[in-house]
Amino acid sequence: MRLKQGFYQKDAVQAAKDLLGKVIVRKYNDKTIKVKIVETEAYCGAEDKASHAHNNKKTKRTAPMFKKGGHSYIYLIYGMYYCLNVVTAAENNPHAVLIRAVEPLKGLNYIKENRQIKSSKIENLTNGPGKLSQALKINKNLNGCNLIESDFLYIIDTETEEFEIENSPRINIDYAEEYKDKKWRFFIKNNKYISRS
DNA sequence: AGCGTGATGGTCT
DNA sequence: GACCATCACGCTA
Repeated sequence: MRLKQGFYQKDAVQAAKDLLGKVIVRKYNDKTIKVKIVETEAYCGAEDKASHAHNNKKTKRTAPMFKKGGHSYIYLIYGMYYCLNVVTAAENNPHAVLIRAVEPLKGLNYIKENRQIKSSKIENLTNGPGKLSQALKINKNLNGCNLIESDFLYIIDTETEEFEIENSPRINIDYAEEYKDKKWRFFIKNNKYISRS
């Protein structure tokens, strides 16, 4: 079942927890890749100093964060890598969940094709935000797309095993002052595809 | 396992 | 011109 509009109409912290275990579906050129979300981070509205949309800063870049929950927000980082975020909450309330790591479920051959690395460890294919975007062929073309309607990128709910959720401070946001200690990173306990322990 | 380094570009001041 | 929600590799051990 594809997640519906209602699923995304909540604050990013709640959505970050709820998205764990859900499955991202990516289709291109008649190829289908499915991956399970195992690690997320919440970026939480205008007051969050770690967020690109802090103080409601709306620019060409951050505009998708102000859309209604259920859209994508994709940006370039360090000149080389894309990061995939899921926009949540209401229109003009800039909440988003960064997808930090996923576990391959289907289309592993395509994932390997998209990621040319020497390491033969499967974990290294998708255990980081830049890595998983490369693995799923995610780029600026998919920025701002509607996850409820798109045929190329969306999220589904499936039967999953029980899991425990662990949390920690978010990664690489030293600039965020008192917000850098907020434990808004969530991941599935003992999952080997998380980006770091 | 840990450190150092280089690759690379859009965005905002 | 500084900053980045990163990664891979090669070097030490």
